[in-house]
Amino acid sequence: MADDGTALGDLLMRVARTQRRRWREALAPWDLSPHQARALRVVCAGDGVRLSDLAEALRIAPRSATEVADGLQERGLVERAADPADRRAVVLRPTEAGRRIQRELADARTADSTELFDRLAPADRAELERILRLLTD
Amino acid sequence: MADDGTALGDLLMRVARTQRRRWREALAPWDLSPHQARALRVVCAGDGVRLSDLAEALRIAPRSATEVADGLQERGLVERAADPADRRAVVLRPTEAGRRIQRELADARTADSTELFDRLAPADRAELERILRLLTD
DNA sequence: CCACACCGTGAGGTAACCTCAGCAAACGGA
DNA sequence: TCCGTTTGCTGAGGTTACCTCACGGTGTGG
Repeated sequence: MADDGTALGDLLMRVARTQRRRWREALAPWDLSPHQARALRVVCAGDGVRLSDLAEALRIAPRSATEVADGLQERGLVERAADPADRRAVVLRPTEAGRRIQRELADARTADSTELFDRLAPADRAELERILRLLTD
Repeated sequence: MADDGTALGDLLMRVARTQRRRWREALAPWDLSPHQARALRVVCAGDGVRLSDLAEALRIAPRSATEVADGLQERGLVERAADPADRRAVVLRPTEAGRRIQRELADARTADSTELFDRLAPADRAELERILRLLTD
């Protein structure tokens, strides 16, 4: 009954934590961390993603993007290539395996989200979306 | 428009991330990590919290609770004492400073949550709470 | 054409976890 | 009562995912 908003904040964080945990568990079969999955998604979304762009997308230091790329490359999911437009830069492109895994990941993510939010009535889902949208400016 | 739930999940995570970032920034004046703040809250809530209880509350390994306790103790916020009921065990109690900081933290948290959720109409807050509660079983 | 900014990466550091081993204390039969 | 097992904490040491700093190769504006 606390109307100070703290309870609401707790509730929100709790649901978010549940979702994050579920997603990490769903990711286990591919042996990827959430961060790596996100990175792969970024690489697959763009066409030749620079390491600095990846760093910005993941909100980490450029140096750290190198390591994320190393991890993905070791698993054979992405490839480094010289940027034709700037010989200093390196661009990342998904390999065939990378694209396939990314598709599987996207499907898993959809399934996971659907499973979680299916317990809500359609009207409640719409309502939740509307209200959450008010909170993101 | 995607009704597969992914958009809703993204939205939720985004709001949660915003809230987490705000909270971490709000915490900066005390030079405490969110985890330490949470630990202090646990210690202040109970009366003589065992390290193993703290570990469970924070969902970390017992060994890691030792380190969290070390950090709080170094800052003079909690004290270790022998558990009178079990001489193997160590209980944590807040110091006077710890209690004071905890009160300040609680106030800051309330203020922070209030500021975030105040942009919602009371009816929307109630609606959000109702829907989120449906998602926590 | 040159000082300067920028790109990725090696080197090295930190924070927050973890497991494993060990010690002291509690407990539970036989 | 006594001893084997369990429990509670912690030292030692490892992992992961970040970070800053320095550097060599490359673009760019005055």
